[in-house]
Amino acid sequence: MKLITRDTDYALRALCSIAQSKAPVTSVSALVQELQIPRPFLRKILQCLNKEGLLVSYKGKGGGFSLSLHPDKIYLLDLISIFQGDLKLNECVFKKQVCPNKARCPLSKKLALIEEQTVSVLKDVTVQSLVNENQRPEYKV
Amino acid sequence: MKLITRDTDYALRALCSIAQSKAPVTSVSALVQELQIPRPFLRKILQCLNKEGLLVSYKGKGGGFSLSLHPDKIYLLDLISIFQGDLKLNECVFKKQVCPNKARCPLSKKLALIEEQTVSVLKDVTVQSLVNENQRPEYKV
DNA sequence: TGCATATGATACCATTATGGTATCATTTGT
DNA sequence: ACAAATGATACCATAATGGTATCATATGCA
Repeated sequence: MKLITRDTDYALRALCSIAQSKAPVTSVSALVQELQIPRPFLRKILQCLNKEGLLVSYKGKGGGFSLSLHPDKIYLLDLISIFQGDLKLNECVFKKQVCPNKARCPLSKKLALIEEQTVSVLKDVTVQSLVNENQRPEYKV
Repeated sequence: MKLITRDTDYALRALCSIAQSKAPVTSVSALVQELQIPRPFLRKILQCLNKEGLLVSYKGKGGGFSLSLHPDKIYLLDLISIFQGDLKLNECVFKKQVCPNKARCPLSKKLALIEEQTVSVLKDVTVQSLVNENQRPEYKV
């Protein structure tokens, strides 16, 4: 049961790497070298982040990507939402139909609680918060 | 992202149904009727629960299943463990290898916390606790 | 101008997990 | 003996995951 899938994780790593880079743009090649992620897969992920407005891309020689938001504003929960869809733990297996087993329903309350707690723990995980651990000065406000 | 998959859910429903039944044994047919679960799939699930020691089975005419534990001792977490494997939310995508990105690791602490909270919420969900909602007297101690 | 170097778009693909089916063997009550 | 039940096991369809491959397009620079 994965809370965070591989593409979300790769996206997060890439964003952190770009955030930490001194260069104005970071190429896929640089990221592949640093993160050891399969190149075409990473490209797909970055293109997606670009479409979603988290990255700005520069084509052509010397091109690459840069963050379009401050790392403080790039939330893991948004990445999860982009790559995995909304975090929903409490969907009954009888979606459209009426659930035939009322006895089970108290479970949905528990699941809602778990979902709530999970979001609450994840909500302040940002690129910034992960990059901070390495004490890089660039983004100190 | 499903915390509880269909087989776990079906198993739980079936166990609750058996727990609530007045008869000494409950047949697959009876369960199928009540729960509207595809018969062969339910059979597979029940056979599994039998192997795992949660159900006792009786072959032949008039046969079926009965609980081998008090509903108080049948935990949802055990069902999850049986059908979905151990609840593990915090596995790094770089399993065998050394994780190349130390910056991400603070995440694993958060995931561990989420896992802990999740287990803590689920740990007292038993068949009994779900059946209780219907105020059936059979299992009042 | 032309070419190498970058991303954009898109289609395809392999593996695994999920959610089942199908079939035959075995046991047991009548 | 036979019907009614489970046991065991193999198979299968669909979707999600984790990618590849390819061609189009933009751009810096000699």
